[in-house]
Amino acid sequence: MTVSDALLPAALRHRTSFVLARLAALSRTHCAERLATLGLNQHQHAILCCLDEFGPAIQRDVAARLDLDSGDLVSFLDRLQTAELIRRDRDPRDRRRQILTITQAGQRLLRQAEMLLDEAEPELFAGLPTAEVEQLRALATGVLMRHATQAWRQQGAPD
Amino acid sequence: MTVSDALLPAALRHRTSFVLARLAALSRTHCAERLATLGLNQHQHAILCCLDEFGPAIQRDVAARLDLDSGDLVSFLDRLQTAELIRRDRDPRDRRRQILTITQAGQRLLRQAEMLLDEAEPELFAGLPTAEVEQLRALATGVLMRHATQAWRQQGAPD
DNA sequence: ACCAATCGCTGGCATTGCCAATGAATAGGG
DNA sequence: CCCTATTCATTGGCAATGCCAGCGATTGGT
Repeated sequence: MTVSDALLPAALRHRTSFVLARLAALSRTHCAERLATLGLNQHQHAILCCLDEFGPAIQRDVAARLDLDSGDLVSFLDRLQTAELIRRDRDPRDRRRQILTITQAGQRLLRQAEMLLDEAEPELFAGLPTAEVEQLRALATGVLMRHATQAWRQQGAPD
Repeated sequence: MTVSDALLPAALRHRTSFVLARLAALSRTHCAERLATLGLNQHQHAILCCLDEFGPAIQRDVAARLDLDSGDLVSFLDRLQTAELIRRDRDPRDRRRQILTITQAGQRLLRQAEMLLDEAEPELFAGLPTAEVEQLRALATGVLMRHATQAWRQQGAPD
């Protein structure tokens, strides 16, 4: 029986949902404050990742990919655009749509962000063997996948 | 390359902090809505767990255990007290302190909550083998432990 | 008796997630 | 071609959450 065992009730320590919530909160604040030094929040980082990896896309698709509320997306994009990290161009073939493109400045900042996170995660999981961190990630990803495919079947692919 | 692989950028799929945040959000909403049917939020559930497992305690200690803001704790307790799930009695030996005690109604509701969560988690991790869920929990708990002991060394044990 | 610290409590602020409504633009049916 | 329905981006509001500053009552130390 260690010190930490005594801190949390066993009823909570043995509840996966609770433990995950706690860990995520820890991870969230830890990583969010790093990104904040670049003027980004987690969603903005994710948005930049999307545009960098998949190329230009319209807001609807980015929102679908990241499971973001389309309204919230707008305000995130506003800040990204003001900082000239992305461009927003109307699609000439469908003038309702805004085509999002990451700028070179955006790509540079994204690389900085990735470096920051690459440093932050080892701190977060300090002491835990790399193999176990990877295992944790793999298991979590597995659960996410199932839900993602479920949602995908229900409302069709965004692309 | 599965369908889900294509959804999220690899840069995010391979970032443990991101995956954990997504999974926790999923878990959060899933479990929170179950608890809501009993009029509880996650913190109130955790509070009841504490009082049930460790017996009566003062607010300071519950807040320390669950890492809750003492101000937020007050409002959670207010609702628990109104619902007569807990009692708040002034400590006669230190009249600043409020001694929290779970009532029998509180214990009954807690048991209901535990049953709801016992049902909810398998749905959340549907398809993932029990052993892997347990592994996920164990790994997450491990990370939490390290941080808990760190915090514990920094500011002393709450008890 | 005085000063500092503790405890619970109140209120405020920023962030976040979620939902409803709107205007511009397009697509589809007759 | 016109009318209607739908799509897309945008705005605004609401509730929950986390976090922090300050305050009154009470206690402990000197």
